[in-house]
Amino acid sequence: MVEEEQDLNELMLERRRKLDELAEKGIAAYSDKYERSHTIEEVLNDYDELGDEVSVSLAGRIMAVREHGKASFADLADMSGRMQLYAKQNEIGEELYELFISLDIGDHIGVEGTLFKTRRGEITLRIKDFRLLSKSLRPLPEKWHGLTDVELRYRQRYVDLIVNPDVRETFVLRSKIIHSMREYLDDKDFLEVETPLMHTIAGGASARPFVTHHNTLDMDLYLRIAPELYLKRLLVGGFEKVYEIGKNLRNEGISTKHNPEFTSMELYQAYADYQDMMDITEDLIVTITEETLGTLQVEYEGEEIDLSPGWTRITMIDAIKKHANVDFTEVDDLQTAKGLADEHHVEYEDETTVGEIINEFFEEFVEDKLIQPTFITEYPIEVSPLAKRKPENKEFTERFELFIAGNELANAFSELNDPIDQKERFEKQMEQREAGDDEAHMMDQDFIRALEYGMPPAGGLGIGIDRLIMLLTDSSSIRDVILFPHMRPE
RNA sequence: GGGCCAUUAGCUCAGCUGGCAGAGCACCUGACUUUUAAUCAGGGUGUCGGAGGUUCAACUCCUCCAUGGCUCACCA
Repeated sequence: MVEEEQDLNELMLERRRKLDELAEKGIAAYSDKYERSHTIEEVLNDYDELGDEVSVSLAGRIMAVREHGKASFADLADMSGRMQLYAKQNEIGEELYELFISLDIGDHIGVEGTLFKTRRGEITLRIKDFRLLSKSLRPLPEKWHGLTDVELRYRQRYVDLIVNPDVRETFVLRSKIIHSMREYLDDKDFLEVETPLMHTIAGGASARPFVTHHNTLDMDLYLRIAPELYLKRLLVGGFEKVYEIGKNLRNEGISTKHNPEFTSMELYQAYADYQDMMDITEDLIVTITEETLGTLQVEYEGEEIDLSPGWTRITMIDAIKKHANVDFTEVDDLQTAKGLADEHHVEYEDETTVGEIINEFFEEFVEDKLIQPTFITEYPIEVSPLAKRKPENKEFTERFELFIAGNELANAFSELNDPIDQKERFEKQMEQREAGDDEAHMMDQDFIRALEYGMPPAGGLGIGIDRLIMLLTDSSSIRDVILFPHMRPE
């Protein structure tokens, strides 16, 4: 308690003094619900119909006070907008006027009055009565520069949202994008499902999981790194089109493109393949972009990105040929691959494979050049343990990833439905695990059992929703599209 | 994890070669009945991120630590 008192700076002490004053006068600082007749946006839009006679009531937060003798102005903000209030002492009485003058920036009030236009033409509410709804005890950041300290913005997102309108816009848009995605998938008869967040085996991606503990069962559980294996079990179960939108958790590095928890959309469609997934991916992103932004020309970090349909589709091998001028078409032995890697200063592990070296070349020379939407297809089998092989070339898979602005936005493949092949792939992954790769896949016996019952051929797709939202909101960091990004404790 | 940078009032930021801690906004007092980044007059509110060290003297120089940013590595 004593420590708390010492934490209060003068501005906060002043507000607590006002709180005491209110208590003495018997005025509630935190009062009950307030029935408003309009939002600010409605009042501003409908001013011509409402005129100067109709009484309206609003609720919101005081964002500025301009004291002006016996008549004063204030700005009120609600979720829909911001407008000016006008209070005149001889109209509302000395007592209420005193209270109006003593309002602080950040206080919530409910206010009733009529409308008029000021000399400068600003639609303003002439107060007849108002009530304090919630007293603010902490000063808000400066009205002009706002809050720019990145750390404070993330730690105290509530303040960021109050004072930075474009931050609020970003998250409204985020909600619209996800809504639009659901609508698209529901329209196409995909069934939205929910699968477990706590797994006994962490599968469906190559990533280190978080571990937690169940007390009653006295066992460790992994937080899911991907919903993939559960969604495919549903294909076995007879659901032909399913999707899930939700969080994945990965115990890995944090960067402008990685947050430990992130949101993905995964969908699976029976009797389809990765070509169908490419069509869906393109159509889905085009549709929700048009619906939420009203255009397919998107600016991201100064680059003009054209999302008009007909996105480039190119194999990984061809992309490497094009951007690095290295041809892996005929390369099928490790020695030749290593030689090429050495020649081009591409690093690789001692225990590597041709496929992994090809993947390294892609990441090193191609990825960040893919500014316009590009599907990279035919991934090496070694980096695709859950994807179906290409019939004509067993070393590559029917898989693609979508890149826009150098960012990986989607990953999809024809799902491997051969239980024997899948088991062998898991065993390969297990070997890598034992060799020290703790991101290699774990063996999932139940998943193999499910495949043994028969999973229809299917296309599967995962879209990184945070990254998609980054693109559509021109955000350079994933933290700008996650309301409460992970931070170390203060 | 490595490299670079940052941390000064509630917020946004100055602070030189080591010599009394500064501005704007916010806040307080007063004036002002259509202002709007209101204006005018007065008031500086601080553990200079933390701990050591060098020095007559440290916001300033050195070391370590913390947090954050960028970047490389790792990672989809």
